[in-house]
Amino acid sequence: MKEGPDIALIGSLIGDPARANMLTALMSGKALTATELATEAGVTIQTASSHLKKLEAVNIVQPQKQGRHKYFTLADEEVGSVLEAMMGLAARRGLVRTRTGPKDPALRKARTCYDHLAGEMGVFLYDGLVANGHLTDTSGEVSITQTGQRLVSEFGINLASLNSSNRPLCKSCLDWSARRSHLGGSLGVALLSRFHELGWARRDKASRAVIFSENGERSFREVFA
Amino acid sequence: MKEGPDIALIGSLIGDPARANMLTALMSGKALTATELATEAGVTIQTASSHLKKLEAVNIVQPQKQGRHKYFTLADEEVGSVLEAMMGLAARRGLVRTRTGPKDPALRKARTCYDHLAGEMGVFLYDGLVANGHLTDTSGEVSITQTGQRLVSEFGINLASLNSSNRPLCKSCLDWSARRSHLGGSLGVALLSRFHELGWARRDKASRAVIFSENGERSFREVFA
DNA sequence: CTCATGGTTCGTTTATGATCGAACTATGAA
DNA sequence: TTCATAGTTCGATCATAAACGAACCATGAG
Repeated sequence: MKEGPDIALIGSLIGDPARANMLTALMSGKALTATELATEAGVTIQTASSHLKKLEAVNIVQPQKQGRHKYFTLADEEVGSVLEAMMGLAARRGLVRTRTGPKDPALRKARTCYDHLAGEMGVFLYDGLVANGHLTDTSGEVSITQTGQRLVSEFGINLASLNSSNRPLCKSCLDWSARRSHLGGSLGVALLSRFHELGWARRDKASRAVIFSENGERSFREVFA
Repeated sequence: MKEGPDIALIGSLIGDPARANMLTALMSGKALTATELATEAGVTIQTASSHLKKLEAVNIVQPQKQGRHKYFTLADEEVGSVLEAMMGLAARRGLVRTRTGPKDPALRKARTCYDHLAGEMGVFLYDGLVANGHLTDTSGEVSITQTGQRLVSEFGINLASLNSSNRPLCKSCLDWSARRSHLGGSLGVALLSRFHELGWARRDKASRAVIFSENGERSFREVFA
């Protein structure tokens, strides 16, 4: 009837609680099997199967058979961005599913939020950058200052290549465990991967937890205090 | 049950066809009355009222009473971004509501896509920039080259201020009338408003059409050919 | 081969929510 | 005041789709 892409279809696909749970679980970036997703969503495996079929049909998730398992991931980066944007919108309006954050202390301390650092350490990083005048946050619009650019470059990140990317450089992302902001955007991603490079942190294989070594955490707190 | 913002709620809100139609109509940036939105969505005014109430409750639309009319706009920039992202996702998957683009020739030629230029002229602009090596588009990741930066600066746009914004600088946005890419992102916005400043184009009050003057179109085609 | 486990398909039940008619309130015009 | 238009509320109807039990196919282990 009207012009335009069928926004309603993807909306309704994401709009079902079971599917939303599955997609949220897949935001970790890990590949999950159909049964894992079923328990994540709290439905039987039959229902999960039908949901996944629908998501697959419009290319929101990407299946991959491996033996008798079928692993699912988000189809591409764009799907992740849309989900991230929707989560931001929901969080900023206080629409959280439950008031309790992650129970696992490790998750509460440091975890990945899609692809950047969240949890207490993520909030620490963000607050430190703002407090020292490396970032400015004026009503949600986050930008990097001169001194911030210097700091980041010295830390071994090539800002120029980030700038040209498709993604915003800086983005405040509301943390739904801490209810505080942390740093997303391409800079957030770059920082996290730099932490991995430096051996400061590694990603837990079984969850979204990010585990800092003792030395890593000390250095982290020194640089960004 | 699970951690995280209630992505399902906004999903289902956007997921209803009637509401999706209304929101799409509001993407023009204009304030529309309840009855206008009802006819846009193809439902009676009662149903529209109940839909708008729901959208209002979670702060997706912003009402404003004026006499006996009630005008609605999108609540903020963030809502627009989410919708834009979802439209991109849908369009890239070929999920268009109808195969026919806008019937109005003016709309087909040039119109606003939220806040940047779309339609044939938008596609012309994008293609020109890419063909002359001012933009590079590698699998959806769009970035501006050295010569592109020079061109844009000479055209009177302050790139530095755009770079620090929350939004990606360059973004390819699929045009659902032409099924071709045009330029979104903060650069796309800046270009369109520069066209207005220069008197090349004006926005039609009654629709999303962008109307170029004769001289404006000639200059436009010279610069970006 | 048999058995166990992972996933799919089918059919039925059930609940949610979109829709609209009818009756209502509110603003403005004559 | 009366009339008209804009919007809301309520209630009843109806359709869609989520959920699951049961039976099915596919892969791997012994």
